[in-house]
Amino acid sequence: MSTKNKILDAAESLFANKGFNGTSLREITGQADVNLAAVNYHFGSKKELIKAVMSRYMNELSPRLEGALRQVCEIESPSLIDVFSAFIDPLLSLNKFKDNGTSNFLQLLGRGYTDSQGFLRWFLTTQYPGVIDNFVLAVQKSYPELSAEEMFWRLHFTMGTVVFTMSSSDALIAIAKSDFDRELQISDVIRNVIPYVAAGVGAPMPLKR
Amino acid sequence: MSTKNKILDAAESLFANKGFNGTSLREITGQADVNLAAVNYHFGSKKELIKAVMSRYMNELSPRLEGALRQVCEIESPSLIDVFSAFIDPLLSLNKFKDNGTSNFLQLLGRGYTDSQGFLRWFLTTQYPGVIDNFVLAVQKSYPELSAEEMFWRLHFTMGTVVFTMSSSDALIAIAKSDFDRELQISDVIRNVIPYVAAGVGAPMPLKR
DNA sequence: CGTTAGTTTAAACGCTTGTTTAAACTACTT
DNA sequence: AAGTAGTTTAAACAAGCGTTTAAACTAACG
Repeated sequence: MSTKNKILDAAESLFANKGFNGTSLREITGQADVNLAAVNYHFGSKKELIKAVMSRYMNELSPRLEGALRQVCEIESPSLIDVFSAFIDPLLSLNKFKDNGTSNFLQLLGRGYTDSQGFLRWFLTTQYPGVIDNFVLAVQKSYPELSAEEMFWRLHFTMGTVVFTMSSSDALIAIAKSDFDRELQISDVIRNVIPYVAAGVGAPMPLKR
Repeated sequence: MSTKNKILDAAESLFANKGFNGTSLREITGQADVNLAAVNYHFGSKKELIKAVMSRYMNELSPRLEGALRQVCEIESPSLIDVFSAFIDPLLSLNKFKDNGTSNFLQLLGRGYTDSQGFLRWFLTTQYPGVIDNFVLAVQKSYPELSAEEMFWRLHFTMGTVVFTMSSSDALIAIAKSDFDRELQISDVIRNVIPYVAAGVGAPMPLKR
């Protein structure tokens, strides 16, 4: 395994578990069994390393996700459950791509929205706009009465639900184990959240005041 | 204004905007116009300062919130909209208690769940269990078919929606202004999120697989 | 074999972090 | 007026941070 990949792997799991700010380059290179200076040699800086970790996943995920969402748009009259279920397979495919891939990626996404004052949010929305566009199209097709303004709000609420849930999914899984004696996986968390966000986005249009 | 309160005020706004890890004691004491050592003298450590910032809000909020939720339980058959609407007044009352209080508090709550590996979650759930208990009771009364396990998940999803939305409420309000020419307040955001979370929590129980 | 480009290494850099120290200052009591 | 408890202050502390340097190593090519 190349030094570059050893760094990426170690950085990924540490970033996911402790956040970007909370993880030092010395922890990363220590876990990767690699010299400290290797990060700056191969990636230039810590910030570029963060981007590289995210890009590795996004390049794998975004074509699959766009494809799945386009497929939903071809259904006669898709439900919102259909729309959100389109995320399942692409997300779970990250587990074949890498051990704990799905979980790590979703946690990283959550970190990216709260750590680092949103520079990662900017990076993702500008580098991978196709995902969002196809998602909006799919929601419009399954709930045409939803106004653009209401859509805007509900998609942000949904983003919040998913990102927040996934960034603390480890803790949630642990609680589910101790309180309900359930051995859950990240895939169970994904399946659990779908009815919730589908119902939220599908809520009736509120009456104008 | 006492040194202690100057520190609390500065820490609160910096923590809300940059996170706990992302804010140094020197930034705090600088903004508070107070000597660096004053933090350790008055609070003992940075960790204790974080707790103190949160406690100041929780002590103000939790009795009002518990009262409002208990009132909901006395309604004949409360809707989930009733339950979540019970949060509006207590949360907005934080704005009278302190400038930007509502917004700061909700952002801090979000930080507490992602920064610092969840020690703040532990702190809040153990120190202020009454809020959660009354909230669960109210939801149970308005949706008795919801199992305890499903309730656990949906309440966490709701927490995510609210916390994430509020922590980025400034950005959302700005976008609503530029895209839809709407002049919104934090109270409008709160009212906007209520139908979403009410529908999410009220989603039909999924079929067992 | 010698050269060269690419990579790894140990050490140090300058800077920031949270915390501690001991002296200075303040205000109230005896 | 002297003493004392509480508070504020400047300075230093040890530790950790991201980054840089220059020397050592590796492997392939002419």
